[in-house]
Amino acid sequence: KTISNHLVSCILNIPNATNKKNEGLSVILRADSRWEEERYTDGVKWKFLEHKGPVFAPPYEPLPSKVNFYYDGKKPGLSPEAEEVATFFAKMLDHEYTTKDIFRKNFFKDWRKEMTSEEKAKITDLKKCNFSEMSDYFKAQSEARKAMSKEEKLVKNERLLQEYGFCIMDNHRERIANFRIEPPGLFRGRGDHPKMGMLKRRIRPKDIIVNCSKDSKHPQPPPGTKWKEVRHDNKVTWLVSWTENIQGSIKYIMLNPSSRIKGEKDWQKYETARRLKKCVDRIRTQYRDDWKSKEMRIRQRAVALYFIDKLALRAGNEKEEGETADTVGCCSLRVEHLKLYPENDGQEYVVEFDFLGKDSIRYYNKVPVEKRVFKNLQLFMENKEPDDDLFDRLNTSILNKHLQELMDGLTAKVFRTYNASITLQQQLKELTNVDENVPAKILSYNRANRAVAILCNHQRAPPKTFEKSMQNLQTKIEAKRDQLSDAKRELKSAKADAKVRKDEKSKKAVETKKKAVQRIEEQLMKLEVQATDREENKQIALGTSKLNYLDPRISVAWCKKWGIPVEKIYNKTQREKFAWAIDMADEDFEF
DNA sequence: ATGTAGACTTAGAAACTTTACG
DNA sequence: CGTAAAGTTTCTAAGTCTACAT
Repeated sequence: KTISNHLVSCILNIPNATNKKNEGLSVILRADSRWEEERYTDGVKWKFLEHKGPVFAPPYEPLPSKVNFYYDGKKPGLSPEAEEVATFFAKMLDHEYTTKDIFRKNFFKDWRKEMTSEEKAKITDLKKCNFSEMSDYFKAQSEARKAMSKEEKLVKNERLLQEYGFCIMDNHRERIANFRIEPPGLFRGRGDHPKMGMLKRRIRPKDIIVNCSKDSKHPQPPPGTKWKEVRHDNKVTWLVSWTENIQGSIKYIMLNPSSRIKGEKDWQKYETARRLKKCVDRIRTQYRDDWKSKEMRIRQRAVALYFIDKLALRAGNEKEEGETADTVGCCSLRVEHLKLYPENDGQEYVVEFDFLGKDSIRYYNKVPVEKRVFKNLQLFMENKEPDDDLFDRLNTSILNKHLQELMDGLTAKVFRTYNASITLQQQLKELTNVDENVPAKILSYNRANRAVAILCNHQRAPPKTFEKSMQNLQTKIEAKRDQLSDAKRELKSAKADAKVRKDEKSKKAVETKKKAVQRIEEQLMKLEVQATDREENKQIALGTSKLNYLDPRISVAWCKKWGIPVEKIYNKTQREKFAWAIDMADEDFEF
C-alpha cells in the first residue's frame, strides 16, 4: 500500500504545508486504513474520548467466623480493617517474600496502623502470629474458583470487558489495557526493595481523576461517591489516573497496544531508529574522536555512549536513594561495577561489568574494548571509592541533550531499538537456510530473536520444572528414534517382500511404509529442534524484545519472503499490536 | 545546572487457558 | 478423560524522557 506523503512527514516529524493547514482539525483522509488517517499536531492526542471509567476492586468480604487468626496460640479476633490487611499477608504465606526481614518489618508496621488500640496493645510480635487457617481458607477458595464452570467465568469476564473494556477515541472503539483498578495488597518490589511488604492501599472514587472529552457521556462514579476530578485534557492519552501510596507516583489507565494511538507511537519509534541507522556511522566516528577530547566531561560522555551503543545498556537515570532497589544503568554506573584487566584470557583491555539493572536483573559481561576506552576508564576510576560514580561529569539529561543535537529525536534508548532491530535483520539473513523446512526456519528465527534478547540482557528465572520437562522431551526423542528404526525395518522387509511377490498389493505396502518412515523422521526432527530451542532458551526471555525492540516489519518481511505464515511468529494479540506492520510491510522491507 | 511531576514505555512474574499426551 | 506442559494474558513495577519550576 502506498502511504501518503503527508503521513510519512507526520511520522518523521517533518513539518510540511499540509500539516500546518490542517492544524487542529480532525480530517480523515481515507477510511480504508486507520494507519492512514490524519494525525493531529501540537501534541493533541484526540478530539473525542468517551469511556465508562474504571472497575474498582471488589469490597473486602470479612472471613467466615470459623476461620481464625491465632496470636500466641489464642484467638484474639480482628477488626475488619486489621483482618483485611492480615489476609494480604496470609495470601502470600507460601511466597519467599514473607520470610524476608524487610518485608516482615514493613508489613507489620503498616498492619499495626490499621489496628484498633486494643489490637495494637495485644499484637506486638509478628513471629507469634499464625495465619495458616486463613491461608488454607484462601487456598480452598481458589480451588473452588477453579472448579467453577468455564462458561460461568467467561460470561462474567466478558460482561465486564464489554461494559468497561472499551472506549471511543475519535472514530474508533478501542480496547482499554488495564481498566481494573489495582486491588489493595502488600507491595511486592523487585530485588532488594526497601519498601517491600508495605500496605498498598485501596483506591476509592475520590482518588480518581477521570479524563474524557467535554462532549462525551462522562463516566459516573459509584452511587454515593464522587470523583476527585473530571478533566478534559486532550494532550494526554490516559483515561483515568490516581496517585499510588508507596512511591507517590501516578498510575494510569491507558489503551491497549492494538489501539491507533499506541500503534502509531510504536511505528514512530521504529522510524526514529531507522533514521539513526542513516547517521550512526557519523555518530560513531564522532564519539571515537571525543575519547581524545581535552575535556573530561566530553570523554565521559563519549565512553558512556560507546557502552550504550556497543552493549545496549540503558541510559541510567539517577534514583532517590533508599526509595527503591539499588540498580543502575549506563550513566549511573559506579566504580564498583567495573573491573579492568589489561590482559585477560589472551585478550587485551578487557572490562568486566557486574551490576544490577532494571528489575534487579544482573548484567554480567566481560568485553574487550579499545585501548583509548580502557585508558579513559582507568582515568575515570582513579582516586575514587567503590561507590563513587564512574561518570561523575555526566547524567542522562546531559547525554540526551547531546544526542538531540546529533539527530532530531535521538535519545539513549533509540540505540537499544536500533541495535536490536538491526541485529535481528542481520541474524535472519545469516541464519535462514533456503533448503530447510518450516520448523527449522522457525528455529532460525528464534535464534535470531535470541541473539537480540542476549544483547538486551532479557533474562528470566529458569522455569521451575525446566530439568524435568527437558528430561521428558529426551525420553520422547528416544521413543521416536526407536519407532523410526522399527519403521525402517518394516520398510526393508516390505521391500524384500515386494521384490519376491511383485504384486500390486505388496508394492502399495512399500509405499505406505515409506510414507510412515518419512512421517516419523519429520516428527523426530521436530522434537529435536524443539529440544535445542528449549535448551538454548533456558534463561532467556524472548518476549520483551519481540514486543518492544524488534521492528515487526522485519519479521513480517521475513515471513513473506520464506512463505512462513505470520501466525507462526506472532500470536493473535501480537498480530493485533502489529497490525500496522502486517498491513504495510512487503517481502523486501529493509529496516 | 538541578530538581520534580507527569506521561509513557519496558519488564518479568504470576495467573489463567489451551493443547498435547498417555 | 485427566494431567502436565506450553502458550497466552494479566498484572503492575521499574524504567526513560520531557516539561517546567527554581
